[in-house]
Amino acid sequence: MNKRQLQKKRTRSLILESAKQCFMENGFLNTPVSKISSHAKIAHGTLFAHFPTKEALILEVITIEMKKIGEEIQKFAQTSESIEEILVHYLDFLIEEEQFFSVLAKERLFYSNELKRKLIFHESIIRGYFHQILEEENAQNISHCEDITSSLNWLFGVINYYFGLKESFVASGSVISKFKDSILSTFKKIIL
Amino acid sequence: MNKRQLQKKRTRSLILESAKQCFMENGFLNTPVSKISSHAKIAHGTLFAHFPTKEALILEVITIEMKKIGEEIQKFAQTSESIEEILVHYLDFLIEEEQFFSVLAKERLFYSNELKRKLIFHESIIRGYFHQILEEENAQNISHCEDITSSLNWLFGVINYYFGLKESFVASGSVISKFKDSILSTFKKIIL
Amino acid sequence: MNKRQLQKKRTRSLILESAKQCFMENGFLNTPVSKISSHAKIAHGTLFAHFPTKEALILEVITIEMKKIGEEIQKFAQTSESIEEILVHYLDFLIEEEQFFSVLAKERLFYSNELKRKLIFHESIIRGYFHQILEEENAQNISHCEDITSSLNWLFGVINYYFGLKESFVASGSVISKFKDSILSTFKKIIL
Amino acid sequence: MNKRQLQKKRTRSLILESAKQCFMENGFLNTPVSKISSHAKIAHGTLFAHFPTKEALILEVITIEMKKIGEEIQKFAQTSESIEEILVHYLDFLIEEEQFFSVLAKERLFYSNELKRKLIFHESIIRGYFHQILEEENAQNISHCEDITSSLNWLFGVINYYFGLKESFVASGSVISKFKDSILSTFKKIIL
DNA sequence: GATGAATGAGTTTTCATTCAT
DNA sequence: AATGAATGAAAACTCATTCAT
Repeated sequence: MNKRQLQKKRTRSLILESAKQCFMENGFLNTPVSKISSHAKIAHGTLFAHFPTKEALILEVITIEMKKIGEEIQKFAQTSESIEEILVHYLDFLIEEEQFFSVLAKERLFYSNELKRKLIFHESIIRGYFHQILEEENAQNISHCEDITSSLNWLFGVINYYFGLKESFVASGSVISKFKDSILSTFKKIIL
Repeated sequence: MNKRQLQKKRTRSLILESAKQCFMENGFLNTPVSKISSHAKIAHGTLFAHFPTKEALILEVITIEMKKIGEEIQKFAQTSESIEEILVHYLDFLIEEEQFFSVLAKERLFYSNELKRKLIFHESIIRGYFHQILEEENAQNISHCEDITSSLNWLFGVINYYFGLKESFVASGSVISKFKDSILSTFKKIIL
Repeated sequence: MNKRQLQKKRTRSLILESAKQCFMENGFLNTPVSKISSHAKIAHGTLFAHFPTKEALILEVITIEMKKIGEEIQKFAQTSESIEEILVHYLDFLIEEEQFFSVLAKERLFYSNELKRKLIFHESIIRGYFHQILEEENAQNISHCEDITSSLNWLFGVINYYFGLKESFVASGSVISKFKDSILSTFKKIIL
Repeated sequence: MNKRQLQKKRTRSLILESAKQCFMENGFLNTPVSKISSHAKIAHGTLFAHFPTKEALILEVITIEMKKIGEEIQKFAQTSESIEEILVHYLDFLIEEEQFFSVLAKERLFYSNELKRKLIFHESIIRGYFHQILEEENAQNISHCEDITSSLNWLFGVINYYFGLKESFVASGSVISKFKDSILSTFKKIIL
């Protein structure tokens, strides 16, 4: 990669980082692109040279995060851990990136259908791993979850609920961390 | 109440009804106040004579709906019904007003902290009824729910989840209706 | 009409006048709406309260001018004047408003189809008067114009040509004035 | 010419061809230079290495076309044909390149004075040929055109008029083709 | 109390041009 | 000579809120 391509990549990364920062602080909708460009110390137009629309930028930021979490889960899923262990890892990852996912939970439902669809696609990959493991555990009689899809709706439902109302549940720090044990034990009740 | 006060009250009601209609169609954020006032066939400024800000109007619309549902629940709670029966009633009410609550679920988390806080306050009243009944059933050994608050988070979590992704779950008609049985049976697992 | 309606009408007129001024100076496309509003000493948004889009404003400005000229022609057409006299009046009117029609001739073809269509509609009214008189003169054997439509295309063609290249033909003053006699005599050749 | 100069010339031609293509499709103003460069498969900046501004490029594209038509006319003019024959050739040439000239007619008047002036210069060469032949025919008593310049204004006027309103006159195909006979016969009336 | 005209800050996107590589 | 990333001014339109009537 020559100097130029390198520089371009660096600018792109810079934009993505700045965008993530700004989004976490003010949300997707309340962040004007001008704030992102000034935060990244680049020209306004430069941002649009890298991302055709604001929505494309948002999508990319989200995609990166979702991919990261997807890979994380996959890694653990391959080492044939139990559903509980996987869930622990998943929650730990969310705790690390809680600021981001909390914003995402708050605004995801509000955006364009295009974005919502892609978001659901990324989520479905993660759900897939849980689904698969749950099926296996069912087969091995470790769990007895009749309606896996429905059970996962409950799981993602609470997580979103906690994220969305984060500020009501904790003054500072992580909500997921606070309710981690509760989430684990209740989910066990559901799937057993 | 004199004629003037009566007129004022009537206008206020008119605004609130129109607002609810418009919000259900286009969401809170995507409804300009001008649309509400034209729908109510009143002057633009009149709306601000009744509600200082758009947010105040939103809050009032939501409050009314929450109160209605609160009263509904209270009525059933007083007739000493079981938690399951109460939940059935609650879900039935939501099904009736699903359009509204679905919009609310999508956008509630996006608004100002002020609004969010008041929203939570109203929700907590409803939660209160569930909490109380659950405590009683615990006392009577009907249920064995160790962490009631947490359990209710799961319940409200899924409901919000279904509302928020309504369009992904059903092409038309009610999501809650579709998942009612599943919600009931899973909630039983959680509280037993 | 009460004070308010009067004020509104005044503002509207103010915008239309300012717009015409600005358009004449810089053309339709090169005039930002912000320039019009500042020229009219009103807020930017006020303009959009009166005209939903810039194009609607342009259309209105043009419509007014076309109507004026249409009425002018009609007035003379009704007094059963000859085609030559009517044409003289038409050209005189154009001379008076030459700055405006010169800009119009330059940019009319460039705009949206919507606008172009409406422009053609207005023009067709004016053409209609000429057409009618020419038919009558044909009937009376005063003129012998076989293809009236085509002849009018030539007439409007030169006029547009002179307007469009105004600056090339005259350093200052009116082009139409300069070529008036020539236009009249050549048109006679065409229709006889 | 060394290799480098040759390459440069080739790139220049490539740009000019691409530009003409793009301009014909979308007009001068609505064609971003980026579209031209991507169409020519060269870098954005390369274009500016050949033409200092977009306007310079436009001018060059137009100049080439005007020269072509100028040479065409000259060729016929030299074989001492009649004005009618020359005009037929001219119209035939326009029919061939109607797409281009139609765009030109629509937008030429809109551009900078600089461009307009140069355009007029090129046009005047073409006019020159017509002028000359008309003078000769006058001398030979074949035509009796008192004001040649003015007559040519009418001629170029209608042609521009037809080009500009092409879409109003024909659904598809050539306008000039449609009105060719009418143009010829009327022009004869003017010059006789 | 009701009206509705006026406000103006705020937002996304485009694109000709520059210049370091 | 060619490249293409970066620039930033410009432009149309929205809408919650105000205030004179």
